[in-house]
Amino acid sequence: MPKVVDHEERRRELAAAVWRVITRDGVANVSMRTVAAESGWSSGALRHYFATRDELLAFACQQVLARVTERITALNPQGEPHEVVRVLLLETMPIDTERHVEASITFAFLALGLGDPKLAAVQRQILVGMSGLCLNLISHLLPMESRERQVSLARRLNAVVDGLSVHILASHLTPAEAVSELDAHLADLPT
Amino acid sequence: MPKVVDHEERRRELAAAVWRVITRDGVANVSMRTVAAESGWSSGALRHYFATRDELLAFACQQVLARVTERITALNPQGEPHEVVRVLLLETMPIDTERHVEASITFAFLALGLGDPKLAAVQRQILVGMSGLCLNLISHLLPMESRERQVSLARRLNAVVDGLSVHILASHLTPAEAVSELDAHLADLPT
DNA sequence: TCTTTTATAACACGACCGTGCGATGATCGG
DNA sequence: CCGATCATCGCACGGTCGTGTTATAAAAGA
Repeated sequence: MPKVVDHEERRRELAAAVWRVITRDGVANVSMRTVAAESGWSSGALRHYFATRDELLAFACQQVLARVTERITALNPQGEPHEVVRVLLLETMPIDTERHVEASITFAFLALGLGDPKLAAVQRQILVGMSGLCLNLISHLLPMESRERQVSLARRLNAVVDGLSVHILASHLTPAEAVSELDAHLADLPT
Repeated sequence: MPKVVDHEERRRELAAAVWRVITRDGVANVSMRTVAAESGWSSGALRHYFATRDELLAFACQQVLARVTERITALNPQGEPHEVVRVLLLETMPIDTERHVEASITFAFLALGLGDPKLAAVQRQILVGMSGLCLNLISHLLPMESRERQVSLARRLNAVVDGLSVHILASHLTPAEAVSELDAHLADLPT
């Protein structure tokens, strides 16, 4: 057998190059060539692991989801329920450089794939996962509320988190302002 | 003097063509040529009114802002304060076809111009206008609250509206679900 | 009618794009 | 040591892009 490389590992490495290109030059500048140059490989080598550009983009998007969910599940927060919810949700918001990269990529893909069904599936995973997390958190935080009320508050929490994230990304809020607003929202939840 | 056309009017007509291209093929497919074909003019004619592609995009984005603000200021809602707030905010959300087009364009530009300073200025106008509207509404709705509390609640209202809008655009919520969640949020505001 | 100015059209250029394809290098079982 | 096979490379094709430049049509004042 000839030299064989770990395909999955190589694909992750190439996805990281996609992230760097997106954060530096914007999602519009992601091409086979730019990603190849960024990763240090030739375009032909890139094509061994991703047949088309759409495939490359979809994988890069999925990798963001994988990283965030892995970080969240690895996290095992202790302490007061409000604090637990806070820590978990902050894991998804662009409050530092690493998370800012992830969030900007997520939103770039969301806007880019408003019509592309290939990417829409990945987006769906992200949104469903996020809303599921919110519903879990709310139901643990407010177990006495009715189910409909829980669903409503979870939807709203989801909207607050994503809305604040968008406003950070657009430089309309600072991370500190957004975090304190999330805190205020959690504090205002019905007891 | 030769034949002279209303430049502003022509530019609005071409911006409308940009919108159609965006909603049909996505923002990535906006080029001088596609917009020219969509508008029925030649690419040379297009270039008379917009020297560069960036200029065309920035104007198309500004037109969205102009249309929404015009609609809001033209609106003179009567009745209960909560209802007034509701009607004004719904004017900005993608709850029907026309507003869906506007919101998806706004959001597409937001993602597209995360690094482009030309478009960032237009986005800034939109975000500042929106947050100013929210602060006005909150301060009229809850005049007795402290200023800091008003600012906080306005920020949160802004995040809820934008978050729900994003979730509609991503087909994660139906317009009806989002509207009822906005209603629930308004109902939950401190008295 | 002629001139001048504007609107529109048509085309050319260089750059980049996605993608297919053949050549080359590396690595192992035989 | 030798072919079989995977990894990698480089290039070439057709297409689209943004953007100039130039030519033509139209219309209004002289």
